[in-house]
Amino acid sequence: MQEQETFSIGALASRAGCQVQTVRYYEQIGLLPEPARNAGNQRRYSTATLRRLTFIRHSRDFGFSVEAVRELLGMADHPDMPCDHADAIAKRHLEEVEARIERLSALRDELKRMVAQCAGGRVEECRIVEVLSDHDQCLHASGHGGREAIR
Amino acid sequence: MQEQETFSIGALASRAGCQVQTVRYYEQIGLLPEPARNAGNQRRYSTATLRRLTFIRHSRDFGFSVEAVRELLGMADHPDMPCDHADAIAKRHLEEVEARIERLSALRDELKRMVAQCAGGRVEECRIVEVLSDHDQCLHASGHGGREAIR
DNA sequence: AATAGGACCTAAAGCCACTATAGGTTCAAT
DNA sequence: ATTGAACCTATAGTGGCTTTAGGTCCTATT
Repeated sequence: MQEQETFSIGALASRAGCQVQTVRYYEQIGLLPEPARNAGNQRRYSTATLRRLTFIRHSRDFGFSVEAVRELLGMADHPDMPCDHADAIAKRHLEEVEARIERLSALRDELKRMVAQCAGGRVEECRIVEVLSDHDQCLHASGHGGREAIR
Repeated sequence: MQEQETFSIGALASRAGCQVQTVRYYEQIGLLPEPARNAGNQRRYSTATLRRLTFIRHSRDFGFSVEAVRELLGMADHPDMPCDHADAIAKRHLEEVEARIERLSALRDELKRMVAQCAGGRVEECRIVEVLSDHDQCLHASGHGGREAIR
């Protein structure tokens, strides 16, 4: 049988579309296994790790938290188990994304209103500064919804 | 003339709707001035600081970064100056919010598709795990747009 | 074989905007 | 005088990386 092809951390990172440090970080937090090393103590990876890293990056692109990714990876590692939990994780994430969109939309509306009313004069009569000074000038008292809005 | 009414950090925080530590943090990073102290070294605030803190909290609720708030505060402190820069900051922020909404909407669509296709069987045939494993299964190759999407 | 420079190594700090913890002091009410 | 809440400072933790510092190793060219 022939030798497995292996590649460096730089090659792995560029194939997965992330940074070298990010790979080391994932190893550190246990998302990626500790890889083999060559004689000079440098990491050598196989295509299995590339697939795993791609899964991680893709899940992160979807906005799943690292902890969610950890769970999803655990499930991907056990193809015979039922997938209800993966389903639940995805559904919850979808709900969070939808909630975030709603909050951001309310925020956008307030910002639009604010910007539209600025006539471009002095700060004293600027609607932007005025609205920021006085919460009561917002359409919905808590319409833009606190710091949560920007998460 | 009569003495100015002053109040404690706890009263200030609760009137502004934030935490006590947050007030101290804003002082530390220079958004709030160092206040007077009483005989026991405790901070005493005036309504001027309450107004300033309210402005800060409200701006943060609007999603402005602390650095943007710092600039906005500087402008609020100079009512005679032109307000173009405040206007520019708000417009830029509005654009960022709109961009974020777009990215989140694409993300939501992909998530919906993914969740809808999960039939609830074993992990092996789960669409969620499958889509996460393989970027090509997304509608738009870069539709949900990388980590930027979730900011 | 020597050398240059890019890629790799570890460990630790930095980012944002707070939040939490630890261990002590002061205030206000009883 | 005592109690317990609120205050004080300093430091660490959060998430998910990114950056920096100070080195070692690999590979291509001379």
